[in-house]
Amino acid sequence: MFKALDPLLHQQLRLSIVSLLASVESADFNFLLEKTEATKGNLSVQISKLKDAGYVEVNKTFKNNYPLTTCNLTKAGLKAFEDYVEAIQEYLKK
Amino acid sequence: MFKALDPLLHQQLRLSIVSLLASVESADFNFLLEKTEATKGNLSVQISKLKDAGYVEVNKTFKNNYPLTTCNLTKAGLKAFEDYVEAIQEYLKK
DNA sequence: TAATTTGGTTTATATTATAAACTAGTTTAT
DNA sequence: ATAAACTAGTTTATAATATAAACCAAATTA
Repeated sequence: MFKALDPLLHQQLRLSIVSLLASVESADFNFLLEKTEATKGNLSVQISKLKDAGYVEVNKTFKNNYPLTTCNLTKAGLKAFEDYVEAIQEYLKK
Repeated sequence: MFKALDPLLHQQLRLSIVSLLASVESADFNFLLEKTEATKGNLSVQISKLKDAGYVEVNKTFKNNYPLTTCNLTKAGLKAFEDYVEAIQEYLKK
């Protein structure tokens, strides 16, 4: 009846992150922090989970002496997002 | 940026239940059980939560001597579902 | 009358989400 | 030069949630 929803994406903050990353080349930690209005701890944890799943790539560099974490969606992440979008549409029909 | 997703609806089984109830007058426990492929325990718990939230109405009767639990979406439940659908669309755009 | 089935509910456990506390370092003010 | 405040995160303790196994009451069947 209903297709299973990828539990990694079926969570508000992670879905926000992936949705944002789907529309940009890459985004840094603070960009995601502002857009999602999450706490830093929560954001950090969820980015890690997406990274562990191979959905996002995380790059740690320095900018103006400060650490800078940038993220981008992997091919697998984009595919997972697209699959999720297709799957959940079924649930949203009346 | 993103609207908050009603945590009660942002869960696969509960969303399935509400989605199913949105398209029928009412449905009994076994109908929901078959359509969702959930376990009885899980279905029971999630129906209770939707009931406690005022999203579904639960009616307990008897049919052929057996207990029969039928559910239907309340007005509030339908509204919540419609709001949820609208809210999550934003997340699904690339 | 004992076993099985129906139609569920309760509850123990596992998983997940979240924010508070922490780390490591930088900048600024004194 | 040093203390206070800030940047940019991570770790972790706690709370919340999801789930299936175990349970229950009654009906049916063998």
